[in-house]
Amino acid sequence: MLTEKAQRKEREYFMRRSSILAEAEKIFSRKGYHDVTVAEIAAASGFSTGFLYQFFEGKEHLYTTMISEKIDWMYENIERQVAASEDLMEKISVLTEAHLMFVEENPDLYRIILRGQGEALSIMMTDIREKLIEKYLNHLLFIENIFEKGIEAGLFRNLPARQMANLLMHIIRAASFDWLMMSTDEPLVSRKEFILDVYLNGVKKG
Amino acid sequence: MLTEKAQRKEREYFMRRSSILAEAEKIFSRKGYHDVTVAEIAAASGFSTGFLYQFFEGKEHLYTTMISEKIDWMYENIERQVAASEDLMEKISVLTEAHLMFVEENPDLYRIILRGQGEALSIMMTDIREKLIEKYLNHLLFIENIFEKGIEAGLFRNLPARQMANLLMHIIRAASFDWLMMSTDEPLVSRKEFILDVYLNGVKKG
Amino acid sequence: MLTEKAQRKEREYFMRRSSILAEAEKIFSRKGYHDVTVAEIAAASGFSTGFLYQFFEGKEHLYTTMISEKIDWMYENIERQVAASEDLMEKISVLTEAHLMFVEENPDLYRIILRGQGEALSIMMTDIREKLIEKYLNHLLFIENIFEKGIEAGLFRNLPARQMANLLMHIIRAASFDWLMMSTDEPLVSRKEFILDVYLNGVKKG
Amino acid sequence: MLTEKAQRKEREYFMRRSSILAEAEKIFSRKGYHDVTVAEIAAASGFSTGFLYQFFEGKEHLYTTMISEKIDWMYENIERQVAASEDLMEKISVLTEAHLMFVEENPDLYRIILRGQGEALSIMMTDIREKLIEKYLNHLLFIENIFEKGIEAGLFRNLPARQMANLLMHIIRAASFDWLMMSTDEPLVSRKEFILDVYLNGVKKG
DNA sequence: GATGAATGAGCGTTCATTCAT
DNA sequence: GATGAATGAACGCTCATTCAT
Repeated sequence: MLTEKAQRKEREYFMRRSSILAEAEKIFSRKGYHDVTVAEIAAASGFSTGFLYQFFEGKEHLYTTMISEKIDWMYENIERQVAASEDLMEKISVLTEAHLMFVEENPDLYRIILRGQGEALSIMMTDIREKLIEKYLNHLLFIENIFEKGIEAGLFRNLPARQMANLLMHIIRAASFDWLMMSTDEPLVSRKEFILDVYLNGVKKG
Repeated sequence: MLTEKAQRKEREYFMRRSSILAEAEKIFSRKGYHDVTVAEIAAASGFSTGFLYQFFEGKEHLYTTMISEKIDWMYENIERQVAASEDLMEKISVLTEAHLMFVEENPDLYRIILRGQGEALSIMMTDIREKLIEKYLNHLLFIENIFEKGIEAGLFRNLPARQMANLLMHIIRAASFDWLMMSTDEPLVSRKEFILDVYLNGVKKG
Repeated sequence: MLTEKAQRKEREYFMRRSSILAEAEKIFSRKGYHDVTVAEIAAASGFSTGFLYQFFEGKEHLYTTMISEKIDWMYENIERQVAASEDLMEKISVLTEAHLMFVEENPDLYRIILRGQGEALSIMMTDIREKLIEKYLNHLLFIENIFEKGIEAGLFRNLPARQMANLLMHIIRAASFDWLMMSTDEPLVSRKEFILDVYLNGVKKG
Repeated sequence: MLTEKAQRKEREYFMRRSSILAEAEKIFSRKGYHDVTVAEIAAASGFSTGFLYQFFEGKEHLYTTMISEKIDWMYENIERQVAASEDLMEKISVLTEAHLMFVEENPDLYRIILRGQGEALSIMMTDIREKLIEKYLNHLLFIENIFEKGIEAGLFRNLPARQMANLLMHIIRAASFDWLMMSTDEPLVSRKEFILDVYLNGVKKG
């Protein structure tokens, strides 16, 4: 009885928290951090300003929490898909496609993630900065493992696995950045072939 | 007489404008956009706040102008060095090295440029957004030409030159981002070999 | 049956009210009025915030009620002790000692009382202001009587009894204020001798 | 030339500062500290809110500065008058009259001073608390000296001078408090005779 | 009865911008 | 031309109070 009520409460709490984060995501993605007011997010979430403070310590906490959780979600999403495939070369392909698909399906979110990474270059904001670095390094480790096995298996050249992983990541990110910036019609995933072709075979002839 | 006086005036105007932009660069690079006050920049420039409005429409205009001009300066710098070399393959090498050197020598400035590009993802800020895109496309065209000639010359595979250029750019930018973010000791230029190796030859064995 | 239940209810009501007032006293004495939140008092009392509004109209009402009742309690306490003594001169002595003892035993409470009296100087706050004045005038009347009898009995000079009473009160209060403000080690009651000596005999020689 | 302009500036600065303090005095005396808004003081002073921050660090600073400066002014005022008289017994009389006159002429101000002293009982507000204590102790020292000389001269009984001074102070303050609280018609100064009579000769007959 | 979730008015403070001098 | 004094809109956050359960 009591447990049931408490469960309902908790469920409600997390649903509300989620819907605030979802609205925040939309608004932050449109206007950046500083041009957004707490009142704006509250109104969009259908709550009073004061109520937001039941869920987050303040505007900055809301922002960093959102970015942090969404990045987790993105990496988990991608890693799950990659893990589902067996073949090493296919893993690379799935990784690329999953990432590009994610961007295509969550353009607003990815915009904030990219912006957040840019902001993390500020000397201030050390909190989010270190969190983001840590998360990224974890994801990198995941990919690094693939390359290490690929090198052992003779699939890849014997280059530093960490750097190979990092480079692939950045190429994917760069393609995503371009796509968001240019607002073209063609789907982002259509870049996959080119990206992988160059990444795997290089541009040099012969 | 009048012309001479007018010329002196104009010279003075641009010197002042430059020194404001130079101070703004230092301060913005340290603290981002929103944590900087106009008064701060004015004081550092040795002018009154009101006087800054003779040169720029406002804080945002000053910021975007600065980023815009600095990006011009960077691209000109790089393109000049590339143009000085004759061999196509060497041009690619010089392009990479010049860009990395620029970052290494102007880390604060490059930080703002990257941040500015991130901010330009906001759906608002269409002004700076379009300026930056245009500048980037110009630079891209410059590189594209190299690849086109390289393809004709049989140096590169027959891939879309525009995309080849774009990818190289992003790889370089990514390496720079990493270097700024991680604050490592090793010089950024030392990444050049790896970047070009992978870019030219790919990661796939055989 | 009904009466008994009603009585129990009433008893419970007053017990709860008292315990809220007791907690409020502790908290207000530590932090003043404005730095205390209703939630704080509710938590300390073991009730919900909403429940407090069953007993008091609001935060201000709770505060003024508390001060008001505590002053009643103090005056009753003192007057009871004074009434127990027969001799007029001894009554004055007991009055002084009882007041000083009260302060020494309830420093936090007395702090609020003094603070409340200061606040009552605001032109607003007419409610508490008039209550406090009335209470004080009642106590004054009680002391006035002693002096009137003392004058009749030839113990005191023929001065206005009301003013004599008032002056004694203020001297006691002043000594208490000093003692609270300076946080000295020596007991407040040790001031009694000096106070009464000067009050009764004056400072002028001969 | 330059000096003249600077002087005018400085004069203007202090005139404005004074007029802000004067308005603040009126408003704070009516409503206490917490019920007053900065906007209110600004409006009454004829300035914008932001402009007040050119003179004071914030609301609290404005408040404590005002109290602090006004107390200084009061003590200086009183001490000057006392110093002007030669005879020791007359000094006591002048001291009493000057203090009572001051209250009568500056009732609003004195209200705040009394309230401020009450607030200083809060465990917080240590800043103003210590300032006020120090100022009071200085004034006390000034009066103490009179009594010490008076004792040497055989005018006063051989009681602790510090305590004699303190007691007189408190009696004067108490009379002032009463007068402000009761809002009577009769002038406060008319209490002087009674106060001094009792203080000097005591209430005991014979 | 009792709760505590939800509200939203209200405040101190900052700072880009203007304009009288 | 140059100044910097003066403005006032705007924002994050708190907390007394209410009311659905």
